[in-house]
Amino acid sequence: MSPDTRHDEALELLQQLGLKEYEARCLVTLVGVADATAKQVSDESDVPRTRVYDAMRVLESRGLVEVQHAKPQRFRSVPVGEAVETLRRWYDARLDPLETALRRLHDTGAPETGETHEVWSLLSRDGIASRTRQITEEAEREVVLVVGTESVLTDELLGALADANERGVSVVVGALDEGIRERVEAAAPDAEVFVSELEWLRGVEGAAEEGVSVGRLLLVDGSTILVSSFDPESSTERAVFGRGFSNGLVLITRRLMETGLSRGGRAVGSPERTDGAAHDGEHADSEPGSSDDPESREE
Amino acid sequence: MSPDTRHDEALELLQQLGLKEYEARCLVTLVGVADATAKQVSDESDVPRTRVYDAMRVLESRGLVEVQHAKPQRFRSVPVGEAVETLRRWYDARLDPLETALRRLHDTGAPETGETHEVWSLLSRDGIASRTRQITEEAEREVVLVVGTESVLTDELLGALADANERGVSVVVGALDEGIRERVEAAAPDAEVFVSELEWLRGVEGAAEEGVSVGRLLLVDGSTILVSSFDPESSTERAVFGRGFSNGLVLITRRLMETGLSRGGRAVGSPERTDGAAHDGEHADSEPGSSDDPESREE
DNA sequence: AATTTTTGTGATTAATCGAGTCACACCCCG
DNA sequence: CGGGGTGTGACTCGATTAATCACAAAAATT
Repeated sequence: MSPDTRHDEALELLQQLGLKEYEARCLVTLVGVADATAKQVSDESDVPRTRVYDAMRVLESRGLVEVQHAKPQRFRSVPVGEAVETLRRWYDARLDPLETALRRLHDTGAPETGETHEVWSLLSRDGIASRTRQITEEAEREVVLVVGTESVLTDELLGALADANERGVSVVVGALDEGIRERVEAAAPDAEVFVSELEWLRGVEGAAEEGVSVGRLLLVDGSTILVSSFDPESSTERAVFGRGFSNGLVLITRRLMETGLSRGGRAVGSPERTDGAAHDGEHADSEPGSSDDPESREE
Repeated sequence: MSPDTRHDEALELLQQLGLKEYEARCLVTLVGVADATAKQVSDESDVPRTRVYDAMRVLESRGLVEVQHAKPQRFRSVPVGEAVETLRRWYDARLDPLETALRRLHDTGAPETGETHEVWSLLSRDGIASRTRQITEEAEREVVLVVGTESVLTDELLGALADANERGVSVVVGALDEGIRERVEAAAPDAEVFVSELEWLRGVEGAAEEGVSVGRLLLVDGSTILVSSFDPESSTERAVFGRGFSNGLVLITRRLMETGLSRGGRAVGSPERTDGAAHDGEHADSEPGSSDDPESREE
């Protein structure tokens, strides 16, 4: 990575972290020089000299630069470690009280029964990863995961699989290539990993969108499902997930996976109940029947 | 704290963390209701209904809310803990690479010799606390701290004092009341704590500003000084600090502290050198002479 | 069936904020 | 006496946000 790229990367990151463009440019420049006047900073950073002063004031009040009040003012940045630490504290000082405030606002009403016909959609990479982890942690009997795009297989996800594995939950993973198999087996030794018989994954979605592929597909205890599509173009992952044995999305996904994954006499995702409660009729365990379930549509 | 206050606090924090006003309002509303349509959110949050959709899209892409794509769309927030965790990850994912990028940009030129005539100024609470810690950690012989405002005596600072104490550095603390004495002695048993003889602290600054008082005053090894003023009105702390035995600010501060703190035959902050190098003349150890050192002025 | 809400999209306006430029009054140096 | 560097403040322009409105389709009411 060229120093130029690093320069731009730092600029971008600082702006994402809430600094304005001028502030970011000034800070990056200062980090590289130990000590400078407004003009020097301006020349180096392309920030109009007259605006350097404003930016520096903000940076000073953020604890990121120090100012020498002399006839020609001089500016210098705080040591890098300290600057990053200051930023980190700044966020923590807001995240912690935020969590407290939100928890008190939270209406702890119905504790989310596991049986609904809803299908929810999520967009962000992080959000989907987070849900994946949560769902995996709730697994009591079985976790079936199909990895359609290698980039979904993060260390965090591998850890969640290993955890489930150690809890005695059976873990079945479908993968598109051997590399994935190796990583999964390294993390969760007792997992079963399938590599073949997954051709149906490619081109599953409406042929309209080109290049979009299955990102991940997670079925837990035959009753909770999460399916994501991955667009390599925009690096965007979009997921839908649903709970409940009779959830439409769960039904058709179970069908799909039974066709695609049940090898060696092993039926995957069979809907045996582990909890005693009989939520509703048994219309979920045999033929779904309806081929155009309104809740199974995405987008 | 009333629920109304918590509501506003959460709003404010979310916006500081980068959300737009509408996004923050929508999220806060969702946290309180488990499930809602655009109209319900709009009524509750004062966000124009037609804009709720936009806000929700952003929140979804941030991993903070989930959307049920049904005839009347329904929105719900991710569990609070997950939401905060998602935000935290978001920041960490930027802070870590930022630190790397900045370190590579950093020009490790002159390693900052201890002898300069510069006086630097800092503004933020965090920045000053950070510098205080750093300076204290560098102490080899003696740390003299005067606490003018109780709020500067954080646990972090007490910890730094205790560390120095255990390293064999002599710690002298001047305080305005007994409460401070007790806290310091609890943390650093070997520290000497003065409570009286500090009346000169009040009204030290130009009489122009009312209510502004001395925040902290730190002298390390007789050669590094940090002085801060604290404005209770705005809760703002502003500090200047300088290094070097012959630094103007160091000189006059040493004079001040000798007058104010040397009790029991103990001369505080005497400029004995601990390093062998003879940087410049010995004009620092007796009478400062010049009463109007240009580098000793703040603001 | 007729009427009224609700829903989702889009265009449009108004206000605010950030980026960028200019004019000025220094001050210091040769 | 210039000329370049310094610091402040006013100002323009453009993008982003907050806020309103018009509209068509779809429930829900009556």
